[in-house]
Amino acid sequence: MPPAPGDREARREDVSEAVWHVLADKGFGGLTLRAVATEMGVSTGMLMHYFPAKRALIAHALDLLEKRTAERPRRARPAEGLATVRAMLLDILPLTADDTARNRIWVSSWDLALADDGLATDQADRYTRMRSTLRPHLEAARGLGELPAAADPEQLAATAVAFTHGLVVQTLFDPARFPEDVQIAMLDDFLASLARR
Amino acid sequence: MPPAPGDREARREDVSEAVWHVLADKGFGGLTLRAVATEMGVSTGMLMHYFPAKRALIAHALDLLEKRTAERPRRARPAEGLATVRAMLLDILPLTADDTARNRIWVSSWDLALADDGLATDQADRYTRMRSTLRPHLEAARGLGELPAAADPEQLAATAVAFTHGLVVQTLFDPARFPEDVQIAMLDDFLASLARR
DNA sequence: CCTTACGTACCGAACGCTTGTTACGTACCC
DNA sequence: GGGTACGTAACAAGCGTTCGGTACGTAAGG
Repeated sequence: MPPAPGDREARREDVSEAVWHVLADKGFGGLTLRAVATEMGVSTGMLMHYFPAKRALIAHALDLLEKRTAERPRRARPAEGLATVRAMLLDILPLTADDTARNRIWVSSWDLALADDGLATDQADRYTRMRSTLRPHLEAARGLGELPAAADPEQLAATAVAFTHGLVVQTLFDPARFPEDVQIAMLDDFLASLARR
Repeated sequence: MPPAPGDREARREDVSEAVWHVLADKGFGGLTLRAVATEMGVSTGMLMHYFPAKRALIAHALDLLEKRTAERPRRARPAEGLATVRAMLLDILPLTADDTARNRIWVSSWDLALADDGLATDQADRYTRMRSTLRPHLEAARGLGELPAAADPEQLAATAVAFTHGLVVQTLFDPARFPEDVQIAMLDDFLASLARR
């Protein structure tokens, strides 16, 4: 059943899936070719057939992480302004098992990223993009009078991202302390505190 | 310059220092016995003389991290209430090179911690302690009328820690975007948003 | 239609290297 | 001389990577 050309990309997807599982429970520190091979019941040689080196596999894993983050299901964007900001931040929080795995892998990647200049600037760019995506909606909120006129949207975006990711990290380490309703309550109170002035 | 007994603890301190340097620029993923030995110009055998195994060295590194965090220079605590909260959070932010190194190592340790149940609960406890340390001062602030009477100090502590650590991470990846004054301005605005209701 | 040739997919084993660890030797001081 | 403090060198295990071989499917040629 082997050489069915065209399955090549599908096979790479299978490898991606195995890499995802390994990352989700061992982190990048535990990502090894043999671990991935064992996970999918194949040989390490097969992995090299689809990825020329581990470097390529790591790069692919990071692409996959970004892709899955971009393509994750998101809730509908309600009315413009703070309501949309709320929806965007809710889409980041680890409320489901998938969200938790994804966030866990992101946090795990920071060890790698901080040690590698290229990966570090990638991560920095990612944050810049995240803030840029948030900013227009904060501007809209300001226009709607939901935020004080003096508010600085760029800085508020950075603050919102900071709050959200800080909550992500605390939740990953202590899920029992931060169940869904607590996370949502914290986010709502945070947004309310930005609003009322 | 050999067996001067009593130097034993001092020697372990020297090793600690080398471990610190390696961690600060390679992270836990790059922490290796040979890297530490090379860093201090000795043999790996010497390391094993003071630490029976790498496990012990990692444990010591984590202790060191906690100790240096606990014993870091802190600014004076001003008047009770929000001013003290501000001082405590400023003591966390990566404003100096030392603060940056310490935070970098903390973030790096999360990859390890998320993959190891024991380390994960340690980290969870650390967060619990951090919130507990902050809470009384938030209560005091509420008593002083600096916070709304309806404020929940425990939740506010979690929110403050989240904001601060989220800012830490963004700053580590993009120091140029978050120089000292920007970090401080963000913290002050964040605290102001908690206050005014 | 059968045969030959060839490229793809994969396994199993080995390679060389780095890792943590151990054993042994030596220099030193009390 | 005996215990302490190392350096040196080797160890086994695990790593990423390479290589030869096999099985299979497709395409070409008579």
